[in-house]
Amino acid sequence: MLSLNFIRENTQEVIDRLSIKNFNGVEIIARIVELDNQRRETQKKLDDSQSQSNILAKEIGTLFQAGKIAEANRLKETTGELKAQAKEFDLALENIKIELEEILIRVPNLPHASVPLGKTPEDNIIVAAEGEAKPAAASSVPHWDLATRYDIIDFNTGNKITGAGFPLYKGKGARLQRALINFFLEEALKAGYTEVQPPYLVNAASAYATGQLPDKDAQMYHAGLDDLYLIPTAEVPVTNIYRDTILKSQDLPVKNVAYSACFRREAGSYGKDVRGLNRLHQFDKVEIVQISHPDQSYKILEEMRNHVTGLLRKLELPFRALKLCGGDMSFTSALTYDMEVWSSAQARWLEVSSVSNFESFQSNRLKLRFKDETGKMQTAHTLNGSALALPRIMAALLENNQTKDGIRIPGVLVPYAGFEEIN
RNA sequence: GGAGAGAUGGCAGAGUGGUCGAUUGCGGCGGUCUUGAAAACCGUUGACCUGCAAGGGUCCGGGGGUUCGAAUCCCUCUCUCUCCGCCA
Repeated sequence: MLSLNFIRENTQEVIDRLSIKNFNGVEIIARIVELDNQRRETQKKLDDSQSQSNILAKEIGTLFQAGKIAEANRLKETTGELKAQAKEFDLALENIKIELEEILIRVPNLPHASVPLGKTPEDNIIVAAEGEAKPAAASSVPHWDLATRYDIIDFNTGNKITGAGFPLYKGKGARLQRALINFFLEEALKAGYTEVQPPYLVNAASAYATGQLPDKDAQMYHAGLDDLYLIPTAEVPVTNIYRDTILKSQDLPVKNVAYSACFRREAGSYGKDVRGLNRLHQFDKVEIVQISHPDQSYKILEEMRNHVTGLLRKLELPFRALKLCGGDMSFTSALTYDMEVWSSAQARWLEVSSVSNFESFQSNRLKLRFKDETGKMQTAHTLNGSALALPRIMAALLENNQTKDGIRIPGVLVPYAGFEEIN
């Protein structure tokens, strides 16, 4: 969430920048400022009345000790009034705070100055492209048919065990998954990330802190008996490592990488988008997370995008990078790059990574701060990116590397997979 | 799942109704001494809200209560530890 101070001091700028995300903030921001003024006034009244109570309580204590019982009892009568008054202010303050919080969490993050205007994915800007996005050849087979032909992914059995969107990987399919996970983790280690293995279920406080709650709760599986959520991405548990934390400036940047399974309900998806591996309820992903000094976060965002670019190059996949327009960005992000690989048999781009800078939006909710060089408390910036999500990489590898004899495995994966071809 | 014990500042650990935001030790920071360092000694060292400031207010796991006054008493929730049971 945005900080109250920033909203107060930059009211018009906040409204203007929100409009780039196609969010009309005129009324909501005005209400926030109004509530914050009320909060300050009420807080002052409460403080004053408590201050008086404290003084009286001390006096009474002294009187009792001095044996002046009658005088003490007289003072006691005045405190009753003060107490009732304080209770009233306290209640009013509580209500103001609740309303303020409820409104504040519904305001999206401000987009970075470089975010392009736009409403739909068509308005995203291509900032890089490599490799040849060939049109589908007549002989090209989509990955869902290749999966069956070579018996490496069994969608029907996954259907039987659980339901649609939960495929069963078999034989070289399963081994290729494992190879990809290890390849991605090793590359991240080489880039200086520290590997962590997080829980796959999180509590509501964690889901709230990274922004999945309250606005995206329909996208998460919920274990109702224990009130826990299955993670939609490792971003949630990994970023929450640093919830309610004060880091030292020399700890920054924090670089973590985690492999996890991810679970998404994907309510409302249909058609060719969900065919085969294109969109699953359970999938594997290696996620990189960084916590940075505010001055460094955009430099680090580029570093993270370069890391993902390097992975796609090594996998020999045609790809492009998009800078998302205001309308296509997530609620929490200030700047997002999407990375897409070309799927030759489907003749379409598939999103395999999303790299974002959240600036202090998550940190404000997380209460993630650090002491800077001068000992001053500052809010840190958080960033994350997929490096990478497996299913669509798998889809592109199968489709782009198919020959009449089998599927060629990129050289970089062979040591991890232990085979050169699926046939 | 059953029984018991506990939760205090970065950490360890006192405090069981009034002057306690909290003794002390360790750690951190600054200084003296030293060519430098160690040791020793001295000083300093939490967060949040509010205010130009002085100051005021809140916080001893969370929430509620008793009291003029709560870290301290009561209720409740959460978590941790020990023992038993079950188990990868």
